[in-house]
Amino acid sequence: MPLTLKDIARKAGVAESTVSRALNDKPGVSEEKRKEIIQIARKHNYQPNQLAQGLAKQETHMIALLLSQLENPDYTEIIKNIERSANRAGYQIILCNTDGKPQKEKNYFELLKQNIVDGAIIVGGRLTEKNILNIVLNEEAPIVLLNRLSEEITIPSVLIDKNRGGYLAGQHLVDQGLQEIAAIMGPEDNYQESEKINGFEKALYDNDLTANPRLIKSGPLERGHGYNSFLELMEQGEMPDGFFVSHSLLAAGLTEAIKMGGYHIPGDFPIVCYGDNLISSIINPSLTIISEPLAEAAHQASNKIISLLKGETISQQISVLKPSINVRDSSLPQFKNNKK
Amino acid sequence: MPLTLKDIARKAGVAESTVSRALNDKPGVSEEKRKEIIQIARKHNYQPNQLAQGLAKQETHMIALLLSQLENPDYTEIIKNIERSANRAGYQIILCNTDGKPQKEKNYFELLKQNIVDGAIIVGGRLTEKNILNIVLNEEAPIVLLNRLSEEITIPSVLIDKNRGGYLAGQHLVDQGLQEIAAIMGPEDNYQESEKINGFEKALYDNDLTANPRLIKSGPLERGHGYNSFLELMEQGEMPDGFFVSHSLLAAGLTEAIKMGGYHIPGDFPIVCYGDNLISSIINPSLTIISEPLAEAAHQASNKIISLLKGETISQQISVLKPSINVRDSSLPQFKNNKK
DNA sequence: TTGTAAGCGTTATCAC
DNA sequence: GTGATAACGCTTACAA
Repeated sequence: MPLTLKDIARKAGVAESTVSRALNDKPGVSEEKRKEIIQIARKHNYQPNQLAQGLAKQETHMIALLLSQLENPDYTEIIKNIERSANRAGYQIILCNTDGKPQKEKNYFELLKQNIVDGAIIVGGRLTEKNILNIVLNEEAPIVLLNRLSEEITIPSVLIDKNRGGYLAGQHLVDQGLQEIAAIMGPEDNYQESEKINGFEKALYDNDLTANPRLIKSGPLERGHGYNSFLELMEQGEMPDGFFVSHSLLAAGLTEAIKMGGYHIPGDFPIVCYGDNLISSIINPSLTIISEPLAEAAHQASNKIISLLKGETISQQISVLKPSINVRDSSLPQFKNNKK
Repeated sequence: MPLTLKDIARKAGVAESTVSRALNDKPGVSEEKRKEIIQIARKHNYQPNQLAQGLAKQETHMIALLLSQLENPDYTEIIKNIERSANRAGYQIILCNTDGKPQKEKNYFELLKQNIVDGAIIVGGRLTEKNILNIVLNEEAPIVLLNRLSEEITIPSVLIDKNRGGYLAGQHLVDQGLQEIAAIMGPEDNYQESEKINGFEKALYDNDLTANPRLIKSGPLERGHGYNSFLELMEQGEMPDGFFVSHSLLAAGLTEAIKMGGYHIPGDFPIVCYGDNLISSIINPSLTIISEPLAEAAHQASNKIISLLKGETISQQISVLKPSINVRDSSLPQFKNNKK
């Protein structure tokens, strides 16, 4: 049995409330007694029971981190950084992987009602199901959205400007002198995907080019889609002079097809990929990527929720972060095989 | 404000204790009243306050998941599956990423003392620091180890037989008729790595072959080490006829070097890699891998801890799981370029 | 400055 | 079968 506040109080010969005050840096204790009490507590390695604390103060210092999947390397990066800054602020993270299942998501939302967490960060996924969010919003715990759109209500959010990312990619490819750029995209009905392609097309327009719709290949987020798209383009007889790819998995398939066809990257086809660091650095040649400030997004999200929990008003309800371009071999005009 | 047990009791016109009994399926309530109470509770969407429950019952239904890093795709797989089976059993997971920092690890161990979690699963990392583990063991919460060795004491653990994995790889390569197999390994002083290489060598011995120590390249777990090892072997003038690689990152570098050298995989060099699914399926050709039953390991670990929490005695203190081989293009003798 | 006592929302032990 | 009531370990008025 770990010892309790009462034990410390007895050992120190004071009342529990005094110990509580001393240990919580609250006024109303003589410096002398405070030091003594802290001494004793430390000596006996006293740890306050968070449950009791939570019950009394009505806060648990726990944050639910809801996400729809774990596999995505991007998510890993986000999780890591949320944990870090939450931890630094004295908060614990409860991992709530909804596995894309509405039922699980719903169950996890109950945590908010059960007062077991002070708030929640919701990462990605589809549009917020209004029932759920409305319920939560009207009731209790604060929520922050990361990379997830809320239609109905204004919820504090951190977003990444996918449109801007598409634009950067387009501009970079145009800068290489390309004119007929193909785009290998994820699912057509995905909002984020359409943002990317919009930005991409905007870049072309701004350079007096037009995007050829037949060079845009939407499809599932699988390697095979990247591979097949290249074949399709060949069959169409409309060879592009470069590629914008919306995900590194697609790029894996695409580069494979290109190489299989005897072509060279970036010699024949420069590529810019919207993607994560891990996969895109394994692909050969290493991909020029549109890189998202995931760590920053994660930190901002935690900061937002923590501010809310502290009752502070947050300056920006919605922050939009800008991706950047990380130029590597797949789009270097002067590419040489001199990698180490 | 969410309503409490007291509210329900008032609405039902009974005592709090009766409501508690009714809602917890405890004896001592007439069927009639129970139904009525459950009705009311459901109608008002009553959620018991887990904090109060935890305080009263001295259990929180929370499990700490301690790991030293998050980046590893293997870990993601483990986390996902631990969350799943814990969730199914009604437990929440607190994510404790120690970031490899002893201080953070220590802090997280305090959770156990603060009664905020019922138990912990510790995944991977170095040898258990005895101070910490001893403290915890002697005191309170149950702990289960996953892929982590405990030297001092017998702690319930789930391990994966790396030695066996090495053996499988060796045997498979020998079956392809190879005789001079090189091994590209991670850090030499790593226990898991030496297990792998031991198994690998054992397979050679069992087939009347001997491992050539000059064909074993230990080094950091980086792509560059894979790349350089191939160059070194060429310089040494000792060309192997195949490769055993201990990590997919190393394989990424190795395959790049091989292809750069104008050789063919598996035509010139069959490869078997000890590794995760993600990276090894992106590498071209897709790698034959020694695949670990991570999901199974995760489930066993959660089951172990949950059994312990329920006070059950667990049948096997230590379970050792066996990896399997997943043959793909990189070691197929009849490899053809007919991938879709 | 310090101590007393009333919560926080449950569960569990008693009587009735 | 049911209802008071005392825990659980802490915080926080309110007294002293």
